[in-house]
Amino acid sequence: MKLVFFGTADFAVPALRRLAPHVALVVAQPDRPSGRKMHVRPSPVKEAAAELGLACETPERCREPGFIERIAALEADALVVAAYGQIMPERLLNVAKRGGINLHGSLLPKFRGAAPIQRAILEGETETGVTLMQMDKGMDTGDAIASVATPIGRDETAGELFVRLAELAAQLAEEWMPRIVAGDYPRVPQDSDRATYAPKVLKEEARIDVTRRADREYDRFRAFTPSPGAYLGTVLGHVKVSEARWNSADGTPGTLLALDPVPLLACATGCLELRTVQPEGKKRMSGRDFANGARLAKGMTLVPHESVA
RNA sequence: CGCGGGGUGGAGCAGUCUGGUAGCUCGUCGGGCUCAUAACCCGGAGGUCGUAGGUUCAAAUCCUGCCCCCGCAC
Repeated sequence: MKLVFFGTADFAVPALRRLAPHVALVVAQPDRPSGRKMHVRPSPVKEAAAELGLACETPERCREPGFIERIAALEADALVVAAYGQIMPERLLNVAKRGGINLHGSLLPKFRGAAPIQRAILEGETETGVTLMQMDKGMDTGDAIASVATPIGRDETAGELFVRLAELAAQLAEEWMPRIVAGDYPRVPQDSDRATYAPKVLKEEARIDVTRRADREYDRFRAFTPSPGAYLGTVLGHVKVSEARWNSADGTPGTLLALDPVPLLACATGCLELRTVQPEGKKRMSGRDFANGARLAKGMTLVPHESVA
């Protein structure tokens, strides 16, 4: 079995590790300057490839003919793709005997697109999963080969779910790739009528809206934790919420119902326990420390919602 | 040189502009009150104010270099 592995983000790493013995080449997105000093940091997949002693290419555009020719020359059995981040043209998929096999973080046809895991939590889903599929030219529209479902925990965050799904995806890939390469596998067309889309999340979506139900905003908190981080537009500037819980206590939206032992921020119905928080420019701290240092008072409006900036 | 905030007892902060007694909330230790408590009262311990120099009678505070942490943007 000879595979070419396309991936960039953390989600792909467990699968890469499991398939490593069969991987002839790893392809990842180019390292881009990022972070405070705009330093170049290797992507998780590139780093893992180095650790595993695998060759790694990082083409600026995977659709370039020269690159496609090089992949074709490898005469691979299949291209395994997970969280790669670039659209792969049919011409590229076709250079491997079994084409492109994608690991997607949802139960297709639901949540096609870039952010299936975050969207599933944001929508309040109680179950999701991973789908192994035959890639075609569409966006996550190819035939399903296998999938595995898993419940979403009531307090589970996207970060936690990411880790679990990445592991499930790795297991699925390890189990199925030999059969796929052998040509012995089912292909079930997706029911496009039931398809939903999970576009990349926008920063603004991570802002908690105290005028909505607390249970819905708790979903938002979970969907954007730890990355990019759900935040509150408070009277003291943006405050990222790192750890929270839903609580049934009611009050005027945006006000603090209590401070001890943990600040309770009222929403439209119910409230959020602000367990760990990170004000702009500060380190993460317990909600209690935040209350102490910022001199919060019970009953005050922490998150104004009429004149939000 | 992308923009910006910050390093002050164990934690989170104020004090810096307008140099001159180390402050607040919490924790901790001891004592008290209470059927009881994350409550309340009393008392105590604990700080080379990131670091190296400079200015000054005097520096957390003014000047200069360096180290470290963080938010935004990417």
